[in-house]
Amino acid sequence: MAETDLIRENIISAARERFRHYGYPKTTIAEVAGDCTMSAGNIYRFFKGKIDIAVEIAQRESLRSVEVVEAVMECPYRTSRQRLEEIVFADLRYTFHLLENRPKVLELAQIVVRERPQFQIESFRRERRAFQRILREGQASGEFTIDNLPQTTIAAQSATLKYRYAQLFTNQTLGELERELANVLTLIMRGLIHRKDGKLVPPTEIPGEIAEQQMPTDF
Amino acid sequence: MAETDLIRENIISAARERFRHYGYPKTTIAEVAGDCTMSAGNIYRFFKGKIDIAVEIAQRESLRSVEVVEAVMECPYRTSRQRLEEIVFADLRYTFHLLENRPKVLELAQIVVRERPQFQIESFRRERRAFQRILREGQASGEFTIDNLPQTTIAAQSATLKYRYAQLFTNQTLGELERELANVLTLIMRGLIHRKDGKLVPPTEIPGEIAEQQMPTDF
DNA sequence: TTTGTGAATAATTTATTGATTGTTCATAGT
DNA sequence: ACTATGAACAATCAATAAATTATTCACAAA
Repeated sequence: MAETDLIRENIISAARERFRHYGYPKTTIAEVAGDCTMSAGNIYRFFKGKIDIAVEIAQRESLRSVEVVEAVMECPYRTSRQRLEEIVFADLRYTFHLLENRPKVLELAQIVVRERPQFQIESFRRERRAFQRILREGQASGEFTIDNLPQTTIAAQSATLKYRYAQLFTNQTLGELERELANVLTLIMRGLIHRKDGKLVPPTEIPGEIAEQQMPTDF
Repeated sequence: MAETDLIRENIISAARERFRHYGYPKTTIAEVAGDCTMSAGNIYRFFKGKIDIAVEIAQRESLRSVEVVEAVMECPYRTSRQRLEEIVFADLRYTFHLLENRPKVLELAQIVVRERPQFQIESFRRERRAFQRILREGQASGEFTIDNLPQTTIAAQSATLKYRYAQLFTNQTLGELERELANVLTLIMRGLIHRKDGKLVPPTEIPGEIAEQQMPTDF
């Protein structure tokens, strides 16, 4: 029913506001219900539990990263190398700023991952598909030399693990991370690109901020 | 004074036993002092505080990894590729088993890193030196083509970050991690090795257990 | 002077309570 | 039947007190 969906949306947006302001633990179901002018018990006709509201919010947020990839893929007259480098750098910058400026987002993400490990697994899969798409494109155009596409995709994704939500692993600055990532990408590119003239594939350059990928207003 | 050193050793070994059995938080200074037949207060003439005992234990444990590298470096008639792959795989396996079988070790490591972030930084530096040594060797022998040694070292180390204390990042099995690491190393090797005949550098094979690197008996 | 003690104190941890919150469900209105 | 409520119950959290522990230090023995 459309009515049901509308109410669900209402609950989600009320919850999102409160999670953002007060954080997940400090937000009570009664408050969210109050915002929607309904009783606490009634929430449970629309969501199995409090955590499930958070999961749905996190999922939607996570899907936004697909849009970034889409944007990079749309952009024409670019090499596959440029595309791959751009999405990895965009990921580093986006997640870095997210954790830097929105502590409640990190908190929510950590809680969701802890309660629902499947969430993280699916996010990884989505990202992997984007990687694979770019690699396949580069393979088709002859830019990349790849003997085993799925395995190479896994390798490239694993090697750049550190640059998503980097603050969880290290307390380096964004500048340090960018320089380091450029080194990693240089190495990866030299493993993917095989020049006929035998010259060394040039190092990765740190790209400028792209399209100023703005933060969502509410989260 | 030699006497002072002996007492320090005594304290360290008593503390190590208790940390292993009961964990760091459940071990009291009074107990360690009792094991050494001295008063609690006297411990402070040898260590600045409880955490410093743990730091020294962790440092010594961490230095053991240097021995592994030494062993790999000693081993003759091996290519630099083999050496690099062996130490990374050895690291993966060693740290995986450590976290699997010795939960108290993980606990101690986490506490030490939290209280003394410098500890982690130094461990990383030590490991980086080992990487760089192997890469330089491969560069000198002509096996690797490296234009910027320090940067390439950082790249190789960062790309394999996930495979040290892997359980902190993922709940994959050791087998899955080994296959994944082989993919990452294949990609790295293709970035380091440049064949004149233009053929693809063959993929990394998962090495058999080396020398059955045994766990230390006490920790 | 060096080595050590044990009581005193400060810092943490643990136990306990009461209050708050998540969730269920019998019930009522539509 | 469908929608919603609010009381009931269980789980969790916050606050406090109690106990334990880390650390210091005045003092004593060597």
